[in-house]
Order: sequence, then C-alpha cells, then structure tokens
Amino acid sequence: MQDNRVTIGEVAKAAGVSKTTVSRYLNGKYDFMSAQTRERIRTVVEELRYRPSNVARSLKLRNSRAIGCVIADIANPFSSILLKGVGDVCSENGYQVLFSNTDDSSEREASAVRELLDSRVDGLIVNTSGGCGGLLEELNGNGVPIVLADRRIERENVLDTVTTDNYRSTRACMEHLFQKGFRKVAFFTQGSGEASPRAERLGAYRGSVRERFGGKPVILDAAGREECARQLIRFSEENAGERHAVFCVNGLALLTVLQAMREAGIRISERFGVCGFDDWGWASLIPPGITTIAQDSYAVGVESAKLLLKRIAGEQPASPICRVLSNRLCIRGSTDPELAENFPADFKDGRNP
Amino acid sequence: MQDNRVTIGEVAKAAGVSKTTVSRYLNGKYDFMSAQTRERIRTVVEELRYRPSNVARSLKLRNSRAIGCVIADIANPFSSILLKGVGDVCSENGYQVLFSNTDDSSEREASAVRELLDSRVDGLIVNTSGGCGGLLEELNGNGVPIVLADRRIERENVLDTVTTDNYRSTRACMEHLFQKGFRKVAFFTQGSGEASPRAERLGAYRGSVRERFGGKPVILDAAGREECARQLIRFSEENAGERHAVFCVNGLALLTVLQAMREAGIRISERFGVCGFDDWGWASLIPPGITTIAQDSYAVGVESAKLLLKRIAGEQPASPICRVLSNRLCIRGSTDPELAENFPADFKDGRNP
DNA sequence: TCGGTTTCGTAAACCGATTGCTAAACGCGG
DNA sequence: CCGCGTTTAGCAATCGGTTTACGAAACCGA
Repeated sequence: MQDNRVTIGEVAKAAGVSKTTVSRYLNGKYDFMSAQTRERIRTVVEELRYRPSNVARSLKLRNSRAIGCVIADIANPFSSILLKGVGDVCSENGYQVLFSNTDDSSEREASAVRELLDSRVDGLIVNTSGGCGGLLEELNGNGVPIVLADRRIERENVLDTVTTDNYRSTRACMEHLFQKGFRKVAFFTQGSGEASPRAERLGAYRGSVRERFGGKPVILDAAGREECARQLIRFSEENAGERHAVFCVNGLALLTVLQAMREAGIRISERFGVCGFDDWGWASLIPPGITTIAQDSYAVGVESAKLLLKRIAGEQPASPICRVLSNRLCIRGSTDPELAENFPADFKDGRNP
Repeated sequence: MQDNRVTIGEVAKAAGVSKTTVSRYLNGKYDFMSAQTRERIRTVVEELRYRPSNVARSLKLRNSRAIGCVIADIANPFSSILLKGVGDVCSENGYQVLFSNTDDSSEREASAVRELLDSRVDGLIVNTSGGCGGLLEELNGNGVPIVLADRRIERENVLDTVTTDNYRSTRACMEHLFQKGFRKVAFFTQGSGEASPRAERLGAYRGSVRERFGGKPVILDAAGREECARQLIRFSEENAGERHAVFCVNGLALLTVLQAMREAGIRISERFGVCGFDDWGWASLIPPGITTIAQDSYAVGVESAKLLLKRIAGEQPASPICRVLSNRLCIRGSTDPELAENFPADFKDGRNP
C-alpha cells in the first residue's frame, strides 16, 4: 500500500550523510552543523517530501504527542462542543486527539481507556460513566495523567477535574422558581446513570425542596415521550391546586419534556412552569421562552485540555486540581409570566388563537 | 513516567520462553504450541497485566488500526452525529479514530491530513473544505484510502464519497413551497464557503426558481442576526404583494433566521414561510412548526466508515464509490397553513393573544 | 538402531526513528 | 609539521514488537 513512504535512511543516503545528521537537522539540533550540510538535507527532504513517522518516533521517545478523549455521548451537543474545545487546545499545542465514544457504558469506557493506553497516549480526558471501577485512579497513580471532564467520580480529590457548578446553579434556579410562586417542583431525568452532574443537580433539587419548598421530592424518569407525558400529567393533576413546575436535568431531557407536552397537549402556563439545564439556541424560540441554565461546555473542554497538557509537561503540583466553571441562569417566560412571550405565527384567517 | 510498562521480553522471561512464543500466543498462532506452554504464558500475561504496545506493533506491521477523521465543524450537530457513526463502526471493528476539527479552513484541513498521515493512519474520512487543493486525490492515488463524508470535491468520481441527496430534496421542498402558493423564495446561507452541499442546494434552488417560480434568485447571506434581520425585512418588503418564503441552507442557518425574526418581530405567516435543512428536535416545537429536510447524518458516518474499512481491507473495486443517502421532507406549519399550530403557552390573564 | 517426520521453540533481523559515544577533519599557534 | 582543541558527523544500540529461518527433541515405522 503506502509502503512508498520515504524513510530517514533514504533521505540520509540521498543527501550523502548519516541518519544521525538528518535526525538532528529535523529536530533543530543545528548547533554544530555546517550550512552546506544543512542546505543539502533541506533540499532532499523537500524533494522527497519526507515526513518522519510518528510511530517510530513514539516508540523511541516513549511518548506519542497524542491524548485520548473518551466521551460518554458525542450526540449530546454539550459533549461535541466540549470536544471542540479539547481539539482546539491540542491542535494549538501539536497534540493529536484519539477520540472514543462510550454510549455511557462503563464497560465500553474501560475498554476504550485500555485501548487508548495500548496506543501509548500521553494523557487522557475522560467524560466518565463511573471511573471504570478504580481503573482511572490506578492509571493516574501509575503516571498516566488523567483529567475528568464535566463528570467527577465518587472518591473525592483523587483526579484532576473540570466541571461546572451544577449544585449552585440548580439551587439558584430552584430559588427563582420559589420566588416566582411555584410551590411544587418535579425533577425530570432520563436514566443518565450515576453521572456526577445528575447527582449534584438532584442533590441541589432535594436540598431546595427540603429547605425551601417543603414536601417530598418528585423524581420523574422516562426514556420516551409517551411515558414522560403520562408522568407529567399525573404530576400536574396531583398538584392542580398550586403552581408547579418541572426541572429538567439536561438539554436532551428538556427537549423530551417539551415534545411530550406538545404531543399530550399540556401547556406551559402560569400554573405549570418548565425549565432545566442547557441553553441551546432554540430555548428562546419555543414559547413562551424556556428558562434554562447555560453551561459553557467549550470552556470545559479547553480547561480540561490545558490542564492535561500541563500535567503531561509536568508543570503541575502533585495534588489534584479541581476547576469549577460558572453556569448562568437564563430566565424566560416558561417560569416567569412577566417575561412570557408566545410569539405565535401570525395567521390572518384566525385559525389560531 | 509510565515507563513501568511491561514488555513482551519481560513476559517471555517470566514465562521461561522466547519473545517469539509469546508473540505467537498473543496473535492466536497456536499451531504448534503445547497446552502447557500456552497456559504458562496465559498466567504470566495475566499476572503482569501485560498489554502489547500498538506503537511497536504498528511500526513493524506498517499499519496502525487507526483512521483519521477530519471534520469541518464539530460544533454542528450534523457533524457530531456523523462522528458518532464513524466511531461506532470503527470501534466494532477494532479501529481507533484520530479526530481533527478544521473550522472549515482549508489550511487547517491540509495540515490535519498531513499530521494524521505522519501518524500512519490506515485511512481517512474527510468532511472536506475543498479537497486540500488536490492533496487528497494525490494521497488516495498513493494508496491511502480516503472517503469524503457529506461533502464532495469538484473533480467528479475520483474519491469515494458518501453524501445525501441535497439536490433532489431541495427541489422537493421548493416544489412543496410552490404547491402551497408561495411565489417568491429567498435562499439563506451563512458563508459556509464552497462546500458541496451548499452548492448543490443552491443549484437546486436556482433550478426551481428558473423553471417553476420565474423571476430572479434571491440569495441572502449574513453571519449575525442583526444583518440577517435587515435582509429578511428588505426581502419581505420587496415582496409584500405575494406570498414569499425563505429557505435555509442548514440547521444552524435556520436557527439564525428564526432568532433574527423573533428579535426583529417578523412573524411566520401565510404570507411569509420559513423552511430549511436539518430536522433537529426543536423544529416541531417552534410555532407554527418548522418545515425541514431531515438528514440521517449518523448513517452518513456509518456508511463512510464501512466503506473506508472495506477499502483498507482491499475489498473494493478500484473505481470510486459514491453512496447517496435519501433525505426526508418534514412538512409543518411554517410552510403549510393547514398544519399550522401555534401551541402558545396558556396564560390565563390573557396577556398573550 | 536409524533416518525421516512432527512438534515445539529460539535466535536474530527488522520496522524507522533518536542519541551516547567516538572519531575524522580542520584550524592554528609554536 | 606537530599537537591539541574545536567543529562536524557517523556508528551502533535502542525502543517493543513480528517474523523468517532454523535447530532440537520427540516420535515413528522398518
């Protein structure tokens, strides 16, 4: 196949020098090299279009200038933008990114991590689904730098992490709901396993319910829209007497709730509010404007990669670093009637309200 | 650092056999190996937790069991789902994915491709921004299998491609607009360069305008919402006398148009329709329901990867293969008043219409 | 007992780079 | 023209695997 790749030996022969000299030239170790030799090598490299093999170089140097990036669900826009951040930083620094998607499966994550290590990546960014049962900590202890992106693991302060302030922002949103007169709030999730953001958001929700709202937490969990609609209807009926709202654990869950409500004919109103995580472009376009918590996932990716590269360069202290990025609450009509906008289409035949 | 990695030599020594035997064991070449030896090696490999180095193996075998995947804009959900498709197929087949994002820059694309080749990837999936000025064809000619995903290059039938039927589905959408009584349609784009999907969609639009609508094509092009709104207003004013609509080149452009319209107070109506590419979850949630063309980008990724792996395995004919996947027109209220739904929020104080 | 197969394993070369050590060539004062 | 320091460049080992070529032991029938 592409065995016609030029090797350093051929360059050396063509230039009439040794591999050593070519190698030194390529790596900028000119110190003691005559301008003549230098020029000759330059020409040959150019003519033969020689490009050194990263594989051979990695073997000898015992580093690959590549990192592994293990993502739980790349179909989630949060993650794809995070990956973009990782990619941008790596590319600026001459690192390549080996990407792996796990579909939120611990087993796939563990095998992805092992395969990445087989390829001798210099470090790992993991959007973990549970820490691979200790595998990550063990690896980190063995000298493979690891940064957890967006999701932390149970054992505190063992690995570097970059997350968002899930707890605080969820509390802030719950407080907002309370201020606006909502007295019963349900938490909607979609079996996103035991990932830490879900746990933290749920924890914040429970805390708010306990300390502010009183009553019992209501956790709704549905994969599909029909089941979601059923749960929403029951929740709504049980709380018909007071203003109630549903808080969605993430952007995909929020979309599910909105779709389920549409299909079931449930309307957002003064009596029934909707809000949740992830402020994607459409949030302000769906009537009456959806209240969301915006996360800067690009920054999560950027910070994770920067931290990892520093670790690889050995610039960081031994103790784990935990960066927490701030989220922003975007209040709109779905939880604040004052801001409610229906921006309906304008059909002159009056078919629509 | 992680120099404590076990090598095949250590395994061999511990098992009291030679590297050859261990290598054969690992690669399933048992042909003539006593059960005893086999068992001894198995035990040692287990105890030492030995994992072979892909780097060394790649060097010797001259293949890496990794492919490169170069994406123009991973922040675009179309692309991230495409990447998921690629990743799933590769992972099933024991291939790793080296990912690179180019921000739609030809220069970044060319350097990404070169770096990927330096890492000796076995093949390349490229969501190209122009074909790197011939670099891709040249590489393909030199034995590096390449599949173009979603975007083709000018020179026809040189490289394998997997695309969607941009032309046909755009024509179908335009025809739908005509049937519904729209008599003037503008094409909205956001400087997405010379990528082929844009060109094909634009070509289909022009064809429809010429053959069906009469009059001149109107191309709107704006990066930001303000500029977009200005252009929409002018377009609308100039065509106040007849029913007119705007067709958006892709999902991100569609979102921009919808946001611009909201901010400028322009409403979708019987007189002003909106539609465009990419049926993402929110299309049915924004009143009056947005007409879209749905693309199965996951399938584009899957097919691209399958084709590439077949090429790598040498199973395909020499002539380029061009797979074209079908799109689906999703007709909703934004172009069909019969289907229009405003699903406004339901505020009992009557503040909203 | 002996040559001929089978079976089971090994030594060593090789993939394409980097680098410590060594040495040739050069310049220059004496 | 010698001796010695300074430049300049090459030899050969090495990274961790795979594979070719070959050797030794075991076995087998005559």
